[in-house]
Amino acid sequence: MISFEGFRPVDGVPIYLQIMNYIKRGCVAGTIVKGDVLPSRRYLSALLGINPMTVQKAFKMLEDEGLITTMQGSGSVIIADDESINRIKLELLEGEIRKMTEYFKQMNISQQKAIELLEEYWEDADNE
Amino acid sequence: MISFEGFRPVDGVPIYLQIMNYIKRGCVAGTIVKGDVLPSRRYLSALLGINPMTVQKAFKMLEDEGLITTMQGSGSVIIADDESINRIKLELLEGEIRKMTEYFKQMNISQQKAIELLEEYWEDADNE
DNA sequence: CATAGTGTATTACTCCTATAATACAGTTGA
DNA sequence: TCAACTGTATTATAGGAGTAATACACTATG
Repeated sequence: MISFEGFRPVDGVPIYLQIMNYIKRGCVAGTIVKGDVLPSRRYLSALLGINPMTVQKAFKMLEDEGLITTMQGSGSVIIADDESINRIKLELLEGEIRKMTEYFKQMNISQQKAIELLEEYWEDADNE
Repeated sequence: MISFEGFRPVDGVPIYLQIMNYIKRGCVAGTIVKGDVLPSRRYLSALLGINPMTVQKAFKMLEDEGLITTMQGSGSVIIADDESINRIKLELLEGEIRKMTEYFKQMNISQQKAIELLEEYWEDADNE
């Protein structure tokens, strides 16, 4: 069963989002793989000291994204393999990048300047 | 007086933010320049069919950012010169870049990979 | 087939943001 | 001065997001 030992929720960010991202990062990092079983809503909520419906929200959204599947009465399981995880990742990124380049060009920002800005603000994003 | 003819508010985004960005984009595009006079709170609120305090909020924030100045009883005027407008231009970009870097990091994309993707889609956008 | 586990639907509560209502205060110009 | 304009401070209302309480529905397993 997927462990939440390394899960350290932070104030100011919705818990359900932090749960989602914990799973996503595990998948991308390879520490969570297809077939891995998620803890039950009630178990995890008790572990984290929150309401089961908050965990439900996180899991439901992961299901909507195709990352996990759920069977009422039994539980939730990771269904995305490495390939589909990578595909989903790039699909999501494509839309963002298109918007980004569009925005840059409208503002007459050069590609070089865009890359400079990206590098500059990369470190800032670490503080979350 | 600065015209709001081209102002088309969109649902889902706070009106006060749209007012702010309308002014900011005008400055960046050069259609609004230093010395231009803003409509009064009451006039603009009546024109847009909203409350004067909503306009006030937008103008107050523009003032806090140093883009305009206000005199009680008279009104508000653009005071930002080319240099500070350039700063604002970068600030607008900063917001976009922050969103993008956050997104990249959530997806566990390395900085190098992010730059590669940006370059890739930049060239694609050129060929359209 | 009973029971203790599982997920789910509905509803409500709390907090914060966006917006509005109202009353107040300063400026302009005939 | 005074009327009609200007901005401002305070308070109230509406709605959404995040979370929780509760009751319901399904499944596994003895």
